[in-house]
Amino acid sequence: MFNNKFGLPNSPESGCAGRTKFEFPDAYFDGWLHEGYRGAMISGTIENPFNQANELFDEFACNGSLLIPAPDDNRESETVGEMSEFKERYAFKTKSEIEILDDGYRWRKYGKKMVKNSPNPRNYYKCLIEGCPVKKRVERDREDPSYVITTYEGIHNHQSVS
DNA sequence: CGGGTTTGACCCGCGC
DNA sequence: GCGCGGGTCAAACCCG
Repeated sequence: MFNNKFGLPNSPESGCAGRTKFEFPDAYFDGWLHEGYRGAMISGTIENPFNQANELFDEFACNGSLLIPAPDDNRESETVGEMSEFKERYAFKTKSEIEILDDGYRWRKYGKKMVKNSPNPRNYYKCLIEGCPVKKRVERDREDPSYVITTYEGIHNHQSVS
């Protein structure tokens, strides 16, 4: 049953054999999960420029959905060197009993907060690799606690190693 | 002893 | 100015 590294039911029984196309640049948008999100079920070929996201898609696609922030275009930019870039930020909603999903990276937990209007806490993690800017936060879906919402921010500057 | 977690304090932006 | 919500820090703590 739980036979992939995320501890999730694997395909093809769960129906993720087919793949659909997803335009990853949509996931550039800022904003968090609370409101204005639309969910896009993942099934299909993933085409995006980020290896990191590719890996995650491949794994999460079996039993979850990608949450894309509403395109209200309130983008937040971040200055990196002399370049100003949009932060990469995307979220996965995954049906899972456990919250610590092995996504191939090592993380250090650095915070925990109760979120308003939700009985569930939100946990904050940072990538352990030195100099890697990636963070993620994990919380349970307040509407359906059988789902775990994982939000990633940033692009790993190294290979996935666990 | 070392590295990761816990947990309350701190910070910051924003609306009133 | 103040309180609130969200995000982060960091010292204490835990555990192999």
